[in-house]
Amino acid sequence: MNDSVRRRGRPARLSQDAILLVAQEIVESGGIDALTMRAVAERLSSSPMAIYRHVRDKDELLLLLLDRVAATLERPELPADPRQRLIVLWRFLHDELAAHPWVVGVLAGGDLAGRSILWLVEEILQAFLACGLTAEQAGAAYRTVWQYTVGVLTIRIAMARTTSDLDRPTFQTAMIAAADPGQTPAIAAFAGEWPHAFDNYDFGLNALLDGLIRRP
Amino acid sequence: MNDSVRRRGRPARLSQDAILLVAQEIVESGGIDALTMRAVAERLSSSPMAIYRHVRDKDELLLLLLDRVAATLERPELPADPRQRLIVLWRFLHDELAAHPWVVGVLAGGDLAGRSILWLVEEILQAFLACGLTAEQAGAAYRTVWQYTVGVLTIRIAMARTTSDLDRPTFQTAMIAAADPGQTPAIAAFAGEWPHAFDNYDFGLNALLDGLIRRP
DNA sequence: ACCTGAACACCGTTCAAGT
DNA sequence: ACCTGAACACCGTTCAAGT
Repeated sequence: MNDSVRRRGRPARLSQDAILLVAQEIVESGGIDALTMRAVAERLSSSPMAIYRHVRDKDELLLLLLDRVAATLERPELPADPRQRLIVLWRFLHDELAAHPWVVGVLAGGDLAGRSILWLVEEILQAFLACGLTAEQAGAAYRTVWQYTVGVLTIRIAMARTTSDLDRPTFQTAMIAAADPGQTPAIAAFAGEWPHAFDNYDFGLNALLDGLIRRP
Repeated sequence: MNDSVRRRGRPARLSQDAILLVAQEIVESGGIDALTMRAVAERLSSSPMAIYRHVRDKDELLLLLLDRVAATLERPELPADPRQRLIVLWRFLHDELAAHPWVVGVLAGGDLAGRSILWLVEEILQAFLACGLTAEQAGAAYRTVWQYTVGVLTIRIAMARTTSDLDRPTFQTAMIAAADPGQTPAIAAFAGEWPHAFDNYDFGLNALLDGLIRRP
């Protein structure tokens, strides 16, 4: 603001904010593989090493990026019924992660956290409590649905990658389609519908909630 | 066996089998990151490019490796009760994958497949059918538990990686420990026991089965 | 204080040449 | 037919030097 606090030395041309901005652009348009330190530097017309003055390493860049995305999330409208609230909250989380697939890999390394997302965790725990679970049960329930959610997204993302990269007909799908009805009748039975109906987050979510919240 | 079928040209010094053998050694001892084409070549005292005569690319090497592990699995003893059978089967799959963490990443790209593991899929589907599900329901149930299993393992593997690499106290765990009881009381409530009780495959598995198999 | 240039120690993979 | 050597097009990151 005023130049009494101006620092000594060469003035900064780059800033952490500018770095994160282009990093986000790169990752949203080109995916996580496109995000390299060199690519970030190039978009800023600087040398790769200039980045390291503003960010410790690539891992830190990813965590900062994560919090940036989390901060832009608008909180969804929540219904009064706690079971319905859980559906809305988890579906919200699922959809946001599906929209930013690169986040999943970064996030898997720890539990869902970052201070700009704690409200979501709190809401989920509160909803579980409102369903009649104890604090301990609510924690276990949260972790379980989180694990399921990561699984759904990890598989979907990995499949999108392998099927788009090359055009092999998924190899696995082909194998199941060729299943021998004599050896593996149950597999052969629905080999036809196997490839479809993969986007079934709701199905598993409901089953999981049924099991976690033992309704009377 | 006899030299009437001997081929023309320079005799092969390498073989796909030898390549897969050292590749497996490398991956089991050093993890998936240690498995590079160059490392395989070095152990065989050959040039990196010699590998490509026996394997199309690294992806194919991984898939071949996968089938090799699958082929060595011994089938577990199965109880008569279908619900118990499901527990044993999924626990078996979970434990085998946990013992070979590198497999999880390769496997996430498609559904569980590879002809040497189809028996497991078949057994699981049969057990779901024996629990009273329709063929369609059994397929959906299989996918759901598979997604959950991938999630559990993905998170555990990623956490093991980040916590061993550096020694940051998980960053996320630290944040949860510092949760403000005023803002996020539910989180603060069990912040203490958060780090423990993470190896809870059975808990989620049972909840999921409860939800999937609507018992009378 | 901030940025650059050259370099290190890696990758997977292609291509032309040797045996 | 099989293998080698050199090279290409990449990575993240360190280190010493410039402004």
